[in-house]
Amino acid sequence: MAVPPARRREVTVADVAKKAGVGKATASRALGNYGAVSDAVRERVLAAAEELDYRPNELARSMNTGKSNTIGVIVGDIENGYFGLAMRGISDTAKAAGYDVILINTSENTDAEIDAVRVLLDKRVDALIVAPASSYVTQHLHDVYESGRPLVLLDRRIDGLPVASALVDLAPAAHAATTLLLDEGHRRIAFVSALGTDGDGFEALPLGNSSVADRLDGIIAALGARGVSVDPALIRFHAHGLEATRDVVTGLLDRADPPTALIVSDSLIAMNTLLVLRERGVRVPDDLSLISFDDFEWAALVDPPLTVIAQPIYEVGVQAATTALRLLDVGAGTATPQPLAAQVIRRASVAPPRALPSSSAS
Amino acid sequence: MAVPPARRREVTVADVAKKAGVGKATASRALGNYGAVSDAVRERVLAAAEELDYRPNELARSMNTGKSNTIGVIVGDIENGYFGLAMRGISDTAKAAGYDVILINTSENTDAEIDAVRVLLDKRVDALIVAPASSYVTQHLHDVYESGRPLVLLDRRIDGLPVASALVDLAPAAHAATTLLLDEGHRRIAFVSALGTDGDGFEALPLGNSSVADRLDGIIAALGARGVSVDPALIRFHAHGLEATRDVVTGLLDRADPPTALIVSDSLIAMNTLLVLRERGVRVPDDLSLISFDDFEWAALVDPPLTVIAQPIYEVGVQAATTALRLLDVGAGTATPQPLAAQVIRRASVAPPRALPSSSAS
DNA sequence: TTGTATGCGTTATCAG
DNA sequence: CTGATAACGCATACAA
Repeated sequence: MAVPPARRREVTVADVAKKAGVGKATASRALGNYGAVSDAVRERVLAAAEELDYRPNELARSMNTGKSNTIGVIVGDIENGYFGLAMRGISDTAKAAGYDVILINTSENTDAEIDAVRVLLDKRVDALIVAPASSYVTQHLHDVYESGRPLVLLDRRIDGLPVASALVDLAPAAHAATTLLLDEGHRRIAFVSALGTDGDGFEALPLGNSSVADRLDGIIAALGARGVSVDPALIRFHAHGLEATRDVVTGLLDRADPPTALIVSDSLIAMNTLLVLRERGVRVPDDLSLISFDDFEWAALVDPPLTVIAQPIYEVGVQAATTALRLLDVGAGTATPQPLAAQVIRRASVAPPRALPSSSAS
Repeated sequence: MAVPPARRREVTVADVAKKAGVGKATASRALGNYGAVSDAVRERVLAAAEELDYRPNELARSMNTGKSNTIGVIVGDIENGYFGLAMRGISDTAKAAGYDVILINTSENTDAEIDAVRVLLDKRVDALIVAPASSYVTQHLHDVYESGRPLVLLDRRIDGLPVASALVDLAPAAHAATTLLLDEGHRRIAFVSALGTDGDGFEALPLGNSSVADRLDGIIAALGARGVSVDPALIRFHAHGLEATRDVVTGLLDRADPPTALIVSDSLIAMNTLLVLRERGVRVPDDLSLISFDDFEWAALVDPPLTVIAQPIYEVGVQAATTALRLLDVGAGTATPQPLAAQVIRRASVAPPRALPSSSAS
């Protein structure tokens, strides 16, 4: 008795109209409840629709309204918990406003991102929320902006692109984290980031990536406020993946004057750094204090529990969606939202530095 | 000179045709390269399209072909690294075959899943890949199946739904993990799962969820093979979230004859279990051995490193997409793919049990 | 090989 | 308030 897959013909407005004994247009109005329809007729149409199990063809609808009731999201790495959470914020907010959300993952690939933009635009999404994979190849985003379709950037700004960004104001948080280390007595504080792995020829040009630039600004400002000079050698990029991170961390540790504290730019680097430190037998926080951006789920479970800079990621998603929705309503208006605030969560991975190895105190 | 956002009229086939000096249909054929077009004309049309920056309206195209060149994916929790990785497998595979992939996250909400199916179907996705949130409310999936649209289940089977599933054969892996514990001398082995949180009124009916049922089957078979009797009290469900997990773990530990080893069903439970154990001062593996399903990134970083049952998640995604693509080609054919194999990765969280507390050998 | 005419399912226009 | 009828942008059967 198992019904073999056989597609039944779709029921259309025409069918509903006929069954209700009214014109196509009237049925359409009743169903989409716009225009003016007498209650009696509406009732009749709705009943017919119900009985026929009518489902409007969204494609057809979108085609001549130009709207699809859908917000498209493009992220580089959905495996990253950061975007997963942000996505939830976006979904919840959009859904509450009656919008659907579809997501395309680009695996941090710029070409894939360009494709994704095309696909979503071709599907006539009403607005686009994208976390740009690169800060340098942004032509496709400029195109979106100029096409007039609402565009909101997630987690990053792009210089010269006057669109709203939903992001966390990292500078103050970085400042606070650095100050925390300074208070413990640290003076040689290193910063490690994955920036510069775009492979697009640019060598560490931090100003290109607002996200990393902000982190750095906060750190440098904090050092400056205490009169601690900034050692460029302690600011390192390219920590992309375990191997690269090992190189960076090793390079830092093998210096004549190694850092006594490390601030890493994201959870992936934190993980790889922990692995490298374990390999080398470096103890945290005895030999080295560690602070990481992002309050990933396992930060408190690892040994030792990590001090982190927690970002209100879900809220970032909410803000991105909210901004997109507003853009959808009013049209233009560079309504750049207020950046959200991050927060330092102190755990056991920070302690005062050991006595300098130079002062031989046994 | 900053161009204010102003939407320019979309260029259509008609425009291209006019500019190329051919008929609409001819232009359409040349652009979609089907039918028969002379090389000379094709060249001309393509040139015109290029010059006008023509972009086909996929909506219109989809509307009368019924296809959208898109595969829709529905998952419950994109924050879960499992689905993130599977998604990459799906994307890579689909993209290689010229298909786009769009994703909807349901936050494990059944209603959201039903909506998602509707949305994707309305967008006329060519195939659907879904990781069902519930094993009980599946009418919408049956509807999809009966509509004839290719459907592939991710990570789960659903009894009575004759569609292909891409998943890992967990029973053998669970068997191996259990045997590992038995070899170490454990006899009281507990299993903790989050099953039964659907809130749909069903009390722990493990057979409803193939994924959990398979795990359990493997464990029970392994125990049986060694003549160890199965204690139903050691098989626990509803470990959803920290609070529930605390209740479950506490209940287990406070028994007169507590388990000496624990197998938990996923990484989230593993995390919460570790937190609870830490709260109670229970040491792993000295007081309790622990094995978790899934080889999440931080499994090796935690203290102690966790023994896990690693699943080839990316491959599951690849298989799901491959199956969907095949279904897309041939039409029907219950081409259920071969389940993939999981693997036990041994780390420090497993050790022989302590001497029984009953034999007071203080 | 090419062009014409028609259909896809809705919404929008404009008489009645 | 209602109902023909024309878009919307593309694909396609059919005729040339």
